[in-house]
Amino acid sequence: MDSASISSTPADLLRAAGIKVTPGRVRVLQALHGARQPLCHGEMEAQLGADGAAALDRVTLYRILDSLVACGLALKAVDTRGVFRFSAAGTPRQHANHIHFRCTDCGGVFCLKAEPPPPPKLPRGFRLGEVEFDVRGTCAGCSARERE
Amino acid sequence: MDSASISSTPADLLRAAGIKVTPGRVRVLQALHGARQPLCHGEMEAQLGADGAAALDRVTLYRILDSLVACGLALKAVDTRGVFRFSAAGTPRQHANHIHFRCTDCGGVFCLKAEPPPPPKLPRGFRLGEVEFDVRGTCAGCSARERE
DNA sequence: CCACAAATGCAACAGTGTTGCATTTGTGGC
DNA sequence: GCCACAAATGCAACACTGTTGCATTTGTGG
Ligand SMILES: [Mn+2]
Ligand SMILES: [Mn+2]
Ligand SMILES: [Zn+2]
Ligand SMILES: [Zn+2]
Repeated sequence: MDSASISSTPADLLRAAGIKVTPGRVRVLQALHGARQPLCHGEMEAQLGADGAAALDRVTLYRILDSLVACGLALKAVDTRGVFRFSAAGTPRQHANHIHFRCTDCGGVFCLKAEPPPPPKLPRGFRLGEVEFDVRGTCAGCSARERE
Repeated sequence: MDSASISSTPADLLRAAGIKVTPGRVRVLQALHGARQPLCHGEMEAQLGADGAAALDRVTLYRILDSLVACGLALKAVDTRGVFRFSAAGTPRQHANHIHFRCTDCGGVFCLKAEPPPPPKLPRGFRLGEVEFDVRGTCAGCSARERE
């Protein structure tokens, strides 16, 4: 059986990748696998702070993320605001086939029952990376509260 | 004849866009039109510093770039390092009804011959704000350079 | 030429990411 | 289990990119 199959624990993945298994790395990798969208450093810090365990140093978190990228367990990309976002590598994207609505009030992300629009035809020589259909507005809850 | 034709001077473009014609804006717009690639703030500062005229304040440059983007005379995108890069746009409004491709290598923005997809249907109570269709990848030039 | 909104310059600040270095910890070999 | 040592961590300081507040200057319509 593949040493990095879908049933591997974070610790297994780290061992298979040849880097030390530390509590911080395990927590970060868990968070990445549980995330439904790529997370930036700040979001990850908040999420790790909320899980009860001791907080991770800011710099250590940066270094952990870099180490995960270096060994291929995570992917790093820049968002439209210029902030780096990280996602677990090798995970099937369960949110790949529908689009999302982001509430600009509460920050919530909602899955919509609509497929992403097909990528457009590109000029010769261009290579397609990601296509992102970003729908923003206010969710039902926040809209209701606003009307009060 | 269109008031913002290809032979318009930077000053003409600024006037047509409805914002004040200032020496700084003229210089920045000239630099953008003369550039062969999208420029970041730092590169633009260096270039403006080298042209003999008085240096432009750092913050003023940021504000000039933002004002050019706001009135449609420039386009803004993020490069792979998370830095904003600016390029000259054609005439204002010209970019409303087609979508854009952003090169994640050089930060270039390219117009595609495709309409933006329609906004999706939202669940009850949700209110639509903006919809953004973001197509990213590597442009022909950067793809070619990468293969070397 | 004037009035006034808009733009500028400067100082201080904020967000995001990095570097240096002393200390702690995970791991392979015994 | 224990040790040695490289790797990882925590902390302070720093760097880069971009923003905000506010007093002063300037472009523009009348
Ligand atoms: Mn989803
Ligand atoms: Mn366009
Ligand atoms: Zn909401
Ligand atoms: Zn490119």
